[in-house]
Amino acid sequence: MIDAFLKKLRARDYLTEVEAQALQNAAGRVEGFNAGSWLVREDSRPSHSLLVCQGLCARTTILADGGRQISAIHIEGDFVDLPSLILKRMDHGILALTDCKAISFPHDKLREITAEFPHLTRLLWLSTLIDLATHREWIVALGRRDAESRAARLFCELKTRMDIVGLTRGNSFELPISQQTLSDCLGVSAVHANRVLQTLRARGLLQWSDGTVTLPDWQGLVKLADFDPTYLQLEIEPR
Amino acid sequence: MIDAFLKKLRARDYLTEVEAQALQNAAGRVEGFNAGSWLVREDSRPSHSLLVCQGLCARTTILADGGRQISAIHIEGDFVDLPSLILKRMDHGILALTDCKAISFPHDKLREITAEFPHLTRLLWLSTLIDLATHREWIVALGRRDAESRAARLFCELKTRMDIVGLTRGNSFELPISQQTLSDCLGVSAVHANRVLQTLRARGLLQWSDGTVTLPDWQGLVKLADFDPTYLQLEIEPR
DNA sequence: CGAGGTCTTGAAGACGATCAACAAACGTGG
DNA sequence: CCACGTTTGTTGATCGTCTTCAAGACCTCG
Repeated sequence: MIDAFLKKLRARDYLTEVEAQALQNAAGRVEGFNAGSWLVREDSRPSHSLLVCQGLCARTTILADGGRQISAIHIEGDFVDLPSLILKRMDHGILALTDCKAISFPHDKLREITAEFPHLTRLLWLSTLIDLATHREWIVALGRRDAESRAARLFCELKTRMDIVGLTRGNSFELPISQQTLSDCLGVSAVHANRVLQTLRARGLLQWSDGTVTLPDWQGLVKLADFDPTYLQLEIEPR
Repeated sequence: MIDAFLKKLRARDYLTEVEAQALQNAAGRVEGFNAGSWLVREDSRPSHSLLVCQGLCARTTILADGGRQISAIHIEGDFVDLPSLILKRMDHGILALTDCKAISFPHDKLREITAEFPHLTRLLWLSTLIDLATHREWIVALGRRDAESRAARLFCELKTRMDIVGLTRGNSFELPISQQTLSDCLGVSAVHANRVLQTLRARGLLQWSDGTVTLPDWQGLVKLADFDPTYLQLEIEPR
């Protein structure tokens, strides 16, 4: 069940069998979540961290006026609330966008890993640093790009990340989320998100129906998005 | 010279003398940077990490069209490119907003810390996780709040963070940056940033002249900004 | 003294929000 | 099986925030 996470790590550094086994040993039981439910609630103090092994979920902040902003979409293989090992109190929630399954890692076990496996610890740290770099990309997009470019960027990011864990087939992948949810990622209204999608379709950059995205013109999309995957750190390096 | 960083850690957890000494022993020499120069350049591969001990700097992304987005402002005590220990290649630059000084920590020494001091390692990890949470706050602000609220939030954040390391006097602190720079944080034009500042001044929420910010009505500012410092993790906890 | 950066103000226009309405798909219960 | 409410996708019209362009005042600094 932790295969996807191992794939993510192995796309960035060599991982020994002993380390992989140590991770496997720290894993607890698998929990299921229905679409629309919370994997982790804001203000909670988790005693374990969840690694997504099926489905999509979103790092979600609810505002006082009822508005909603999503700051990350997480897929299979994402160690979604690893930070709670150290941060203790959640300042945001994690919402299941589809039915999800996640493996629970008791914090005790993870803390043992940090005591016994320095290199593996650095790789866990790495996975949170990639989240940091990804957040930074979203900041740049929200601050300085228009909605069309932001949407294009999001599709580029998801395609690239899904490639790593084997969730794409050619230039297609599953994305069974609503336009409302997309708009909460992009920081626009649902109405405007709809119009942006129409222009992307009209330009031949996007097909999206029945929860399946197809990107027929990757180069064109990359250009519109000004997408540079450097931030995803897809190089095998000693970390 | 690393006192400010120790203050930051000690605002979140107990730190032993041995750990503090280990950090001190890992410190290399102090480097100076002129305002407008780069502490760390995009695409570089640093062999050491910088801890700011004087001045202000900004995590900066330059866009193809010449636009600029700042994703974080860093102050004294911020271990500003600790991530390069693990990420290897910089996907953005770090710009000196004022004359700066920073202590250089060789990556070799830091890697030794991760091998010998698990708890201290978790605290270093913590400092990057606080950056992560801060980035998330910026995403929410950029996605769902208007420019006035974003500006108010930034002043709240800076005041709170400067309090921790002792850079405030009452409700005042030094912020010798231009409105252009501020606008690059807020994701608006410099013209609009100027107008936003005027309304904040007119509402009695802000004084800012000669590089000194005064916040005469903290409660009012917090309300306008919808500011909740939870994300800064200002609780002493075993991490 | 001139040059360049910063702050400020005005006017025009673009991007996106809001409000409203409708059609299609879906699950639920009768 | 149909009636129903709900969610989702779509379109049009109006409005507001913010951008862009332009210009002038002020400041510092060589």
